[in-house]
Amino acid sequence: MPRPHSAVPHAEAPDLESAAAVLRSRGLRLSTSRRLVLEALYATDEPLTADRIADDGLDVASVYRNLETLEQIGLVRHFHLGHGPGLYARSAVGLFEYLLCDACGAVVTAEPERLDAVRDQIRRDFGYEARFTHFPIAGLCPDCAAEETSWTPGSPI
Amino acid sequence: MPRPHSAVPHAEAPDLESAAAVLRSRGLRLSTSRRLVLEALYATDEPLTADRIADDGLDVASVYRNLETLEQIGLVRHFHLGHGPGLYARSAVGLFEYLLCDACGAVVTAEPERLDAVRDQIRRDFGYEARFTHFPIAGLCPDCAAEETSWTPGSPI
DNA sequence: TTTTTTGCAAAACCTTTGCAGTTGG
DNA sequence: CCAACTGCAAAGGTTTTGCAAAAAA
Repeated sequence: MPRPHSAVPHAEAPDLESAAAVLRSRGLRLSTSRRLVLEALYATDEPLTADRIADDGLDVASVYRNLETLEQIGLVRHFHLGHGPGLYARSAVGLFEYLLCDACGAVVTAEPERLDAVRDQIRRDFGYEARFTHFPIAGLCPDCAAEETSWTPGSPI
Repeated sequence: MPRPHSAVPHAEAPDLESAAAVLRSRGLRLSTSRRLVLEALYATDEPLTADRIADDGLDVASVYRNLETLEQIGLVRHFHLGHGPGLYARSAVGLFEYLLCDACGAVVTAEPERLDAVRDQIRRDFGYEARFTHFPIAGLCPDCAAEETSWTPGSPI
């Protein structure tokens, strides 16, 4: 029986207070800096870069340290879309998976279930339990796939 | 009709001489540095980092500039396995695609055809023409998927 | 000779680390 | 009070850029 996708560590903390509770239960402190990081992530569903979070007046080093801590306890996760800084989001937003167009940079955010058939195929063919939560599925979006000529190597990823 | 995978720019240069011919046909020069980069890539089927190529006594900056040029004309491609430096290989080795285990770091290199069923499923579900040549399929390999407990967030990607 | 390409140095960019001082519990 | 956490500064690792000198065609 393959391990279910949902077994990925993932603390259920729908709001700031429950996130704080998770911290406390781990003996971690809700410092000002850590609270600001959490507030930034809980203020939006949009994934943020560490730099963007640090705009709230904190040091990027602290932001990175906090993001790592929060990721370790499952409150936060990060992923990459092509080159450039990592993107961080609270886990409770959902374990979304991503499709990225190599040609135009378009990103599709998909609920995990939408990728179950793909996951099944990969499991059949390779035995791998795949997740597209850290690296996107890269390729050509429908529009760009239609225009044979639009893709040149190296752009934009 | 979806664009075939093989339409990705990909100069057929099975050996150094034909690579040099491709360069010449583009008005590019076969400088010592560029030749050394090509020789490094043609000496092995193993993907190399820019640093590794620069060990032949050239400047990393030149190596990166050359790799970019060679990638633009389709002789070379690069991809990523998790964090860390990019990996470069000549295109003629084959447009291999990759599966990476988040838990143990194992990498499976697959011929494109082995991923056609997966690609078909993605095309059906999203209309995307997927390639796993730049980012791997990440997840749990069969062994790690069997051990429920082996995955902790953040390691090793 | 002319244009491309190089080496060097410096910077850009993202992320991590050391440390002394601060703060949360 | 004391361990956890912070800001700052510095460094690490990867990649890019500016520029004068060198080398291909």
